[in-house]
Amino acid sequence: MKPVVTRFPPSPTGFLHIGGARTALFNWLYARKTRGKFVLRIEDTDVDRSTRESVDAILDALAWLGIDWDDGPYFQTQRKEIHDRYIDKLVASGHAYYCSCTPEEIDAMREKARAQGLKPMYNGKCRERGLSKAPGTVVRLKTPDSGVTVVNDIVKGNTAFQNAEMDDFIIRRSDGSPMYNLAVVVDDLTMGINTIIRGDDHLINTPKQILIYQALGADLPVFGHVPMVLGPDKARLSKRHGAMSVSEYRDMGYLPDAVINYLVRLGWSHGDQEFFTRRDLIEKFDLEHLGRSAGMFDLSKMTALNAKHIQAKTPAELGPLFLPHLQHLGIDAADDGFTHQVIETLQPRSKTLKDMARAARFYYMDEPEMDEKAAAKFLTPEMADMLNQAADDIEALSDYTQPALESVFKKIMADFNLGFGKIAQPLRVAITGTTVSPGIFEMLLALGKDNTVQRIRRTAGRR
RNA sequence: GGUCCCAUCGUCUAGUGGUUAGGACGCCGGCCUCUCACGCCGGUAACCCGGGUUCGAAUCCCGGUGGGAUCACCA
Repeated sequence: MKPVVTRFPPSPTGFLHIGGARTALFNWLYARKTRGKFVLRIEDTDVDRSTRESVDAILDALAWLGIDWDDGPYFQTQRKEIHDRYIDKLVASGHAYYCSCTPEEIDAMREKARAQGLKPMYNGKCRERGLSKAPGTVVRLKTPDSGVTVVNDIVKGNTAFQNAEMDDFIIRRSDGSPMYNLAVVVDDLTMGINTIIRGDDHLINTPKQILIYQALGADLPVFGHVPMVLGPDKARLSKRHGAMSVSEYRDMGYLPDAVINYLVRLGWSHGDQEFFTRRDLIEKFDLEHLGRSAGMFDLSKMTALNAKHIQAKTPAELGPLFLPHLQHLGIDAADDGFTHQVIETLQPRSKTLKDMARAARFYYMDEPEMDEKAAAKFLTPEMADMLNQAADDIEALSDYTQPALESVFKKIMADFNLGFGKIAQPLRVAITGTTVSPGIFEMLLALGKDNTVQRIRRTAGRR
C-alpha cells in the first residue's frame, strides 16, 4: 500500500481565506491521519497577480493554524523546465499539437458557433496541420471527439463528462508558459501526489486533467471535491461577507484549535461530536464522512466553539496567545503566574481572547477606570465604612486564602447586617471599577493581598 | 443559456427501508448564584415539491423546483 501524498496549492494572490484553509486542513489531516505526506505548492504562474506578500501571509496563516508540511513550498514558476519537458513529450507522442490561430480568430470562431447555437469551442483547425514550433503558436491537447471521461470522485461519486463537450484546450501559451491544467497535472504527477482534495469548483477541470494524465500514460490520483463555503446569503464567501482571511480571526481572538475545529466540522462529521481537539481530528478524520452539500459560514457557532476551546486549555497554553491581545490594549504583561491566574478567572466568561483582554484590563491597571454610574450606585457613603473595614481586616490577614477571606466577609456581614450580595457589589466596583467581573474570591486571590487592600482603600476614600 | 454538482430544524449536521427524525449553534423559559458568565434542566424548530418502487420511504428511481459551480492564451 503506497503512502498517501496530499497537497495544498494556494495561489498567492491574496491572504489565506477560510475556504482555502479548510481544504488545506482536509489534505493535511488526511496525510497526518494516514501517516502520509503533505506537500505545499505555491501556484504563482499568474505573475501579474502573484505577490511575495501573499506568499508570506499564507505561510504565516498556515503556521498559526498549526498546519505544517513535509515537502515544499514549491513554486510553480520555478518548474517551467519540467512543464516544458512534459508538453514536448505530449507533442512528440501525438497527443498535443501546435496551433497558430490568433486570439481574434478564436473569438470569431466562437462567435460563429454561438450564432449557430453550437458550443463556443475551438474547432480543431490546426489539429492535423502538423505545425511545428514557431513564435506566437500555442500547444493544444488533442482531446477525444467521442466517448466519456468519468471522474470517480470520493465525495461526489461517479460523474461522466462527454468528451465531445471538451475542445482542444491550450496547454502552452504563445509566450511559452504552461497553462494551469497542464502545470497542475505535471506537478502532481512529479511530486507523487496520489490524493487530491479540493473545492468542487474544480470538478469541471477534472476531466481535462484526467485526459492529460491519460495522454501521459500515468495513473490517476484519487479525487475528492468538497463543497464550497458559503456566506450568510448563500453566495460563495467573499469580502462583502466580512472577515475571510484566517489572520483576521486570529486578530479577533479566535484560537487556532477552534478555527480548525469549526472549519473541519463544516463539511465533515463524526456522528454527533462537535468538539474536537487537534488530536481528535487527526485520529478521527476520514474521507468517507465528507459532506456533499455546501455549508454556510456561521460565526456565532465558531464563537461558541471558541469559548469551549478557551475553557478546555490550561492558562499556560493560553498565555502566549493571550498576550498579544493585551498588548493591543496597551498592556505590557508577562506570561507569568499572575497572568495565568488572571486567565483562569476569565476562562469561563470569555468567548474570544479579545473579550478576555478587555475583561482583564482592570487587573493590570493600578487605578482601574471607574464606571461613574456603578460608583454612584454602589460606592455610597454608607458603604465607605464597610469597605474600610474590609480593607483593614484583609490587611490583618496572615494567610491570604479563600477560607480566610470568607471569614472576613462573614464578620463584616454580621457587623453591618448585610447579605453577601450587598457587600460583594460595592467591593467589586471598588476593585474593578465596574459591576461585571470574575467571582469575588478568585479575583481577590489573583490580585494578591496588598493590591486588593490598596484598591479598596483608594475607592473607599474617594467620594 | 450549455455542462456539472447539491437539497433533513434559521444555520452546521446525524441518519444509509421500519427512529416519538437525534445532536450542536441561535432563540425562549427555568435552576444555580456575589455581578457577568460557566454549568444544568426544559422548550421552539426540519426531511423542497410531485410521481413511482415497496407491506413500509428522509433514506432507492424518475421528473420538477430551488441553490451553487463552471464555460479564458486566470488559477
